[in-house]
Amino acid sequence: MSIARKPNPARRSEQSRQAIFKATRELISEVGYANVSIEAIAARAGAGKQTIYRWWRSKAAVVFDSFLALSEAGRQEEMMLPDTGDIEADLKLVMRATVTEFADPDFEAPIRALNAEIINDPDLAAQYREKLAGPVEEAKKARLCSAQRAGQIAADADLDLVLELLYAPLYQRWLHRSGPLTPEYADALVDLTLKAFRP
Amino acid sequence: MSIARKPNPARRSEQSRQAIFKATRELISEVGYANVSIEAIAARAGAGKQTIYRWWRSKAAVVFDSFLALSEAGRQEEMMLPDTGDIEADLKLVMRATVTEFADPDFEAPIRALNAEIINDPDLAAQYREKLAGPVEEAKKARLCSAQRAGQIAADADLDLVLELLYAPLYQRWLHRSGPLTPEYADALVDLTLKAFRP
Amino acid sequence: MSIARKPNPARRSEQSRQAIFKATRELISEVGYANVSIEAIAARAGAGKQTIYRWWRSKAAVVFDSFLALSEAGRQEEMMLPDTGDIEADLKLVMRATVTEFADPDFEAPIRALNAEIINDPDLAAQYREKLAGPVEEAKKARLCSAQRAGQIAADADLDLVLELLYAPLYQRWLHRSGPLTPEYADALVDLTLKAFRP
Amino acid sequence: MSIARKPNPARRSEQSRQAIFKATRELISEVGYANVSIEAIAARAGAGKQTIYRWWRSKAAVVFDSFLALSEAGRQEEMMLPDTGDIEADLKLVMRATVTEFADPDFEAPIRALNAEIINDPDLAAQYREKLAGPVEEAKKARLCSAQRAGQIAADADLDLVLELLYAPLYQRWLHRSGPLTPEYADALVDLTLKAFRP
DNA sequence: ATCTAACCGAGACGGTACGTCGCGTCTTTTG
DNA sequence: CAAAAGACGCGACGTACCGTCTCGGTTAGAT
Repeated sequence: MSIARKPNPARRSEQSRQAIFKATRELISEVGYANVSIEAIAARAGAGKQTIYRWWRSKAAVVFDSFLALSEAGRQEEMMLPDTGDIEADLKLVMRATVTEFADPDFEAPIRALNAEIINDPDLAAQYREKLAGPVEEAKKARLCSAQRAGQIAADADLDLVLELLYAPLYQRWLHRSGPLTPEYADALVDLTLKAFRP
Repeated sequence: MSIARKPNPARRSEQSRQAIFKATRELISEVGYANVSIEAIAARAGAGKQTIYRWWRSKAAVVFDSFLALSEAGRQEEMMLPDTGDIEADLKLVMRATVTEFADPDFEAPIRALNAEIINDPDLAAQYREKLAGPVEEAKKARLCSAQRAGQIAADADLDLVLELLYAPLYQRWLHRSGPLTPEYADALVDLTLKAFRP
Repeated sequence: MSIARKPNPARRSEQSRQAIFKATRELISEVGYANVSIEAIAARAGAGKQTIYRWWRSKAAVVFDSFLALSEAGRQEEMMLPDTGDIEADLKLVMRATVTEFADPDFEAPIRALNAEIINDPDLAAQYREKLAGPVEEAKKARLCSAQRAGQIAADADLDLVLELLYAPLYQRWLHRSGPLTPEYADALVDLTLKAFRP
Repeated sequence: MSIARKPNPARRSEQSRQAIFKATRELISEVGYANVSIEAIAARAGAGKQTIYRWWRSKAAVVFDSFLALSEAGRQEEMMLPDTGDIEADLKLVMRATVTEFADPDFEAPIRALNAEIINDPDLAAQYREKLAGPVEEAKKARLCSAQRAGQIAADADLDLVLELLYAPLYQRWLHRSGPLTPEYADALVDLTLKAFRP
């Protein structure tokens, strides 16, 4: 019998939205995801708490959108990976870049927090795959497809599986801190994966 | 100025400890990790909150030890994996078992929660690797070593890397819910990994 | 660095306020002042603890206001003492009434508690004098002033001092339980005081 | 059916007792009566908590005994008040001394605390009258008795009442902070009381 | 041009849990 | 066996946030 009050997005204040995103990002980098409260976000953004509760389900959702807004702002037309014709070299380049990125302490905290939330929140996981991981994976698969056509990867290879073999060990090692992330490690993963999917 | 009061473990009440473990496990399966409070654990265990704070750093630590106590209680002498001489068959058996295990909703919640905490808590991660993951990994590496001696795996293969290639994709797919966990998927990972590490 | 958050009295919930007063009075008479906790008051009143901490400095302050609310509710237009023209008779009447009042066990506990708090809390003492004792003392002084004009008390007598001589021995004897409080004792105090201040 | 375990006072450690007294007095002057805990006393005295609970009923009892020990230590053979033959002068001297004493901030806190406890604790009140107030009152009454014999005070005067008239206003004014304590005030009380009890 | 419905900031509210303090009891170890 | 040491169950503390709920004040779109 509940009268589902549904706010009208047309009337939404873009100014508040941006202020909330900004406050959220600042607070996360200042005190860490776990110590960020909705109260603090609202106070910092000069927004009422209700304005947050009206538009987001949870703190995780606010945080997610805050980062999404950032990444969308900086998004180039299309995500494109290098294609020199040499899949091994191209992949190693990309994987080494990922390794470097993961070493940046500024990215560390929010990405870890995001991953932790995703594990327990299916909705958030779906959004993550659709909005953040999806586009990047598409670009990677495009490059792999090109390699497939060039006969460098088995024609019947499942490209999702290729990506998992390449990246899952890397992510796991980073998330669990179970070993060092070196360029050599990246190279080894590329070599092994290509060997596994050799035609 | 703080005087670091350090409790004397010799005087610790084993009865309270066990009651806390039991209460923790029950509460987690009843209301889920996120909804378990230290207050509730203490109440259910008939213990004072201070008794928990005296011996554990955080809720995550209590939960971890609760499961650790369980696993140690049920631990067989030595962890041993089947060794029929056929590494492919043996690995597929084990991986399919893992897939089945992950489908059990009773294990799902606590394992997800544990993984989420591990991501953000280096201490907990270290303990996890040492106390829980470690013994299992040793057993798996023992089996892989046997296969290595039998010439089924390259002699120079890094066995940690073999395990990562085998399991990381599986774990990631499960944690991110990014795809179905089927026996065929398990088989495919074994096949690919063995191919990648073929002598 | 603390940001002194100051609540806005205009938005205060009168309903909560009254419920807290009621709960406080009930609890005091049920378990005694010392055994009343703010936690219990909040629970009984169906209020959050913060609602109490937001508006009162201490348990003593809540209790004080609770009684103040009572006394204000029951306050007759103006406090008036009998004036038959015979100051001695009038004072004896009033003092004997006080003696009787002090014998009532229902009033005993809270009044003792209030006096104990007042001793250690200057703010509370000031409030007590202003809100509770003040009006009563004014009425008494008015009657004494009338006696002064009638030449029954020295014209230069300090009326505050008269009241102290009359009441302080009575209060002290009651608070310290250092002797019986009888009508004769009341009469004696009146006689002595009048003699001391005879013109 | 409780087996009332009664400790044997003969075996009591005098060293602990003194250490507890010393710690109690120090803590009271450092943090104030209300903020002194039995835990803190035990810790400071290097005593076990049980040692305190074995020998005292309450914090108030420990504090009381601590001060009692002090006053007994410094007690001169017999308490004697000056007797110049002029009761008015002698009383004014003593009352002015009391006024001065009450102005000393070092004595203020503990005496206020003691009075607050006495109001709510009949046992403590009895002990106070017997051990602390008693001897002093006896001395004062001895002086008044001498004045009575000299015809300066009515022969049928109740000396307890004389003392109440003299001191109760002073104590009340101090405890309630309801007015200034000046030498003139002391003198006025003496004058009024002597007038009230003039033969 | 003026309603009027909605969002907005602000923040009080009933709650839950936090992590700490101290109580009074109990147990273990030391002299 | 008293005493020191201190762990224990317990209750309350005062604080931080939760998510809900008014309040006025502003700001649109519909009248």
